[in-house]
Amino acid sequence: MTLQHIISEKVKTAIRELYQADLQSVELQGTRKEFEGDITIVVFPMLKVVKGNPVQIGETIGKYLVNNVEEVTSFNVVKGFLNLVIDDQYYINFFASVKNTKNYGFVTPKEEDKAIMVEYSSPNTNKPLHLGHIRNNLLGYAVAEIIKASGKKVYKTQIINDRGIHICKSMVAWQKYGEGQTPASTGLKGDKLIGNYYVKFDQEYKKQIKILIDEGKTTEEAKKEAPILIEAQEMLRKWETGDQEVVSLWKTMNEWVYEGFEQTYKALGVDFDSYYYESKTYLLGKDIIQEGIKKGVFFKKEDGSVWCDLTDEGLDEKIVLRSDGTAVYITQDIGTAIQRVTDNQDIGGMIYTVGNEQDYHFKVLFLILKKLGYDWSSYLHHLSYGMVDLPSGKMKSREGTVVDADELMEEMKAAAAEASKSKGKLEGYSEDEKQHIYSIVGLGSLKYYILKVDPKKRILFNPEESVDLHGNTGSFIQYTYARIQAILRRADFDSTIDIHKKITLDPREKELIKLVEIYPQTIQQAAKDLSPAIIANYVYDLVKAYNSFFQNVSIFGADSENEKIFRVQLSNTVGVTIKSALGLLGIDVPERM
RNA sequence: GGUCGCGUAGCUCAGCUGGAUAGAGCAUCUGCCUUCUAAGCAGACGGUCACAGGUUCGAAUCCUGUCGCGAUCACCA
Repeated sequence: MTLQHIISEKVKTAIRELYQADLQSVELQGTRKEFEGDITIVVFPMLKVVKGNPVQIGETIGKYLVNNVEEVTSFNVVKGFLNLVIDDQYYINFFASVKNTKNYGFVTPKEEDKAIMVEYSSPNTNKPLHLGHIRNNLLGYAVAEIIKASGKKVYKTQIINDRGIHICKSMVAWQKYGEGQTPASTGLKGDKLIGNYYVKFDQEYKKQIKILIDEGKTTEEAKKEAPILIEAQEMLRKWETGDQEVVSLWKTMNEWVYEGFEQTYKALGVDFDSYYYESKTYLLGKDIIQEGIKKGVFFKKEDGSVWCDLTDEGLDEKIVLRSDGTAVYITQDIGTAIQRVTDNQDIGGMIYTVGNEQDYHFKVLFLILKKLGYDWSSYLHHLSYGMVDLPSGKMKSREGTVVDADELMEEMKAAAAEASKSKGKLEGYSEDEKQHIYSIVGLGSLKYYILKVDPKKRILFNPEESVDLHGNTGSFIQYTYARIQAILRRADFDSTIDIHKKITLDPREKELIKLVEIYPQTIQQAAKDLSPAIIANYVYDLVKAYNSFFQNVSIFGADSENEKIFRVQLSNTVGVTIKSALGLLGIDVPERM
C-alpha cells in the first residue's frame, strides 16, 4: 500500500469521524515548489459533502493526519490546499527498498494473459525508407516495449505491401533499363536500387505523357494510355495469374529490397517477431468477403462489386471487392487481421501504427471486423501519428525533399562524432569503441528528438535543432548517464551497504527519490496512452533534477561516510532508471561521452 | 461542403480524466570550471493558453459557436 493510499483512506476516515459524511475520493497532488510540503490535498471537492470554510476543514484534517499517520510530520493550509510535510525517513526507507530491485518499475506478464500485437513499419517494397518511416518505426518499437514493461505479452509484427502496381512499376523499369544490374553489381543497397527504378519509371511515364499530349491527346487520356503504364498494368495481371517469369522477377526484386530494409532496421535498432505479406493474406481477405456476403454483412451490387453498408454508424458505404473481383486495400487488411489471430490464439488485441491520414480507413476496418463478429475487434487500436514536416514544408518525393533514413542516421552519427571530438573525453578508447559511442549518441539524439513529441501531433523536423546537444535533447540525457558512471567508477560503488541511518535529506535528494517513486506509474500511464512521449518527458525531468543535485550537492565532499554512500547509491539508481527509461524508447546509453 | 485532428512565450514543445502565481528547452542577457564529466548549474527577460460565449467555488483543460492550419471523404495503397 502506497503512502498516497494510506493518506486517502485516513482522510476518508477523518471526514466520517469528524463530520459524519462520506467522501468518494480524495484529490492528491505533489506540492508545488513554492510551498512547503510534499503532498497536497485539495479541500474544495470535499465541500460537496462537508459544509464549511475550506481553510478550517483543511486545518482540522491536517491535525488529524499528523496525529494518525506516522509519516506526516506537519502541515500548512493555503486557501483550499492542505500541504503535508512527509518525514524524510519515509523517502529514505522507500529508496532503500527499491535501490536493488531488478527491472524496477516493470511488471512481469502473467502466463495466462492475452497478448497484444503491435504492427509497425509496414513499408511498400518499391522504395527506401525515409524520415516518415523512422517516426513510425520508433513509435511502434517504443510502444511495444512500453506495453511489455507495463505487464503484457507483446508480439511485434508488420505487414509488407509486396504486391500491386507500385512494385510492377519498378519491375518494368528495371526490365527495360536495368541491363541486369543487381545490388552486388552496383554496390547499392537493394531498396535503393529498386527505388532508383521506381524514379526511372516515373520519369519515363512523364515523358510519354508529354509526347501523347503533343500528339493531341487530353491529359486524362495521356495518363491512361502511356505505354509504360500499360506495361506495368499488364505485368500486374500476369502476376495475379501466377506467370512464372513475372513471379520470379518479383521474388528476386523483393528479396533485394528486404535485405536493404533489414540493414536499415538493424541500424535503427528495431525488430519484429513476425512478418506478414500482403501477397499471402489478400486471398484470405477475399474468402472472408464471400462468407460475409452469406452472413449479410456485405452486399453485392449489379456490377458485381461488393460493399459494406456503414450508414447506420454515420459513415458511408465502403467497397470491399472490385467489380472484377480483385481485392482493394481493406480486403487484405481484413484477411491479415484474421490470419494473425489464427496464427496466435492468445492475441487479445492489436495496435496498428499508421499515419493519421488513415484515420478513416481504420475506423472502417474495425467496424467491419466487429460486424463480422470477431470478439477481439473491440481491442483494436489505431496508433495514429502526425506527419513529419521539414522547415521547407512537406516532404515530397517528386521534389526530392524526402529525407532518406540511412543517410539521416549517418549524418546524425557524424554530427555526434564532431561534437565528441571537440570535447575530447574519449581518450584511451579504440577507434571501434569511439565509433560505437558516436553511433549511440547520434541515434539517441534522433530518436529522442522524434519520440519526445506527442505522437498525434505533427513534427517539425529541423535538422539543425535535431543535432543540438544542449537542453531537452537525447545527448543531454545520455551525458548525464555518462556523468553518473564517472561517479560510480571513482566511488568503488557498492549497492548493498545499508543507508537507513541517514536522517536529513537535501531537497534535491528528496526530489530525486520522488521522481524514482513515480517511475512505475509513469510506465503504466505511457502504456495506457500509447505514448512514448510520456517516458521521454519523465526521463528529462529526472535528468534535470539529477544535474541540479550533481552541481549543487557534493558527493565526495559529503559530511559523513554514510551520506557519501547514500549519494553514490542514489546516483546509481538514477542512472539505472535513465537507462531503463531510455531503453523503452530504444535508446542506448554510453559509459563515457 | 461533411467528418476527424491540431492552435500554449520570437521558435520547438510540456501541462489537457478541471485546482494554487501556466512550465521546459532554443534564442537574447548575467554570473559559475585550481574541487565528482561546463553536452552542466544558478538567474534575468519573454504569455489575452487562436477568438467569443457557456458550465463550475475554480477552465489552457469540459461544452457550443467562429476563425486559422492539416488530413480525409477513390472500384489508389
